[in-house]
Amino acid sequence: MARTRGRRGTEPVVAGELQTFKARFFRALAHPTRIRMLEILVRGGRTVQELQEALMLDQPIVSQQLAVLRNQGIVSAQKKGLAVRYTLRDPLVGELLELARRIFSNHFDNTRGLLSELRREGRRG
Amino acid sequence: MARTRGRRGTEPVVAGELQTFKARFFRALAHPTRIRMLEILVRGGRTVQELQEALMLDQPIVSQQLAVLRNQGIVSAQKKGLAVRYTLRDPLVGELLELARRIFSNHFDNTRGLLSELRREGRRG
DNA sequence: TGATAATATATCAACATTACTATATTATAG
DNA sequence: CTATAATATAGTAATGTTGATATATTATCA
Repeated sequence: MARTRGRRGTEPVVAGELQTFKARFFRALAHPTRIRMLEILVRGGRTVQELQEALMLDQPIVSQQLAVLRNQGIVSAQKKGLAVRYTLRDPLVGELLELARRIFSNHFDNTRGLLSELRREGRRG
Repeated sequence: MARTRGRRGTEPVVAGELQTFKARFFRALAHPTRIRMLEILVRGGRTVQELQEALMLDQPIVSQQLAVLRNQGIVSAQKKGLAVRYTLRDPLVGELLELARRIFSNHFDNTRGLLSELRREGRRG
């Protein structure tokens, strides 16, 4: 028995604080919409409206997902009049996404049509 | 109204297949125990028992978390008699964790004692 | 001031994840 | 075969996440 009894739920008792932070960071990336957002923001800041149009999503959804990224310090928000412009806080996040892309590319290396889509993504910047 | 009505739940309707795969990958990393496992596996394959001892967790927990990583193709399992040895499928996952570490290092750059822990991690291999 | 535009947040139901326990599977040894 | 060891999985209750809707906040303009 290596852990406290009588517990339930989703977050471990032990497992260093640091890994918990890392896990929260990855969890913030763990959503298709947020990944799409980041892939756009890598190319430069965008207002909520611009993201909303690019993603074809309702406004509250966009704000909610941006809030997740904001709470993890992945993006930051600057008010510009009525609009709010979001930007990546660290360009390394872009590298992270690119590295993840390479991992998929390896993994799916001869699987389905997903490969061709990955390749296409790789060619454009 | 940019999306189908009458839906509920957790996965978006639109958002390309590819981003969904990427999200699943990140979700597999999004747990403190699994991160600790990967940080060990980066240094070489381990049996379930070895991981269990290193992490001080009950056996079913270890197997469950390994199953999550296995289902995403992040690790693979080889039977060796009674034991099962798990290994990283792609060394790039190690690079991904290291890149994530650098992002935290930037982010927490003058925050709490977490920073010193990150620095220490960075020094050893 | 009031009206409007852009964004944010609260609430809630559907669904997903998790730790725990008990049990199943698989392989080896006797 | 039976017993045992190592690992995997099923079931379940607690908790977390999400999309939709409604409403709140904030800034601009008339």
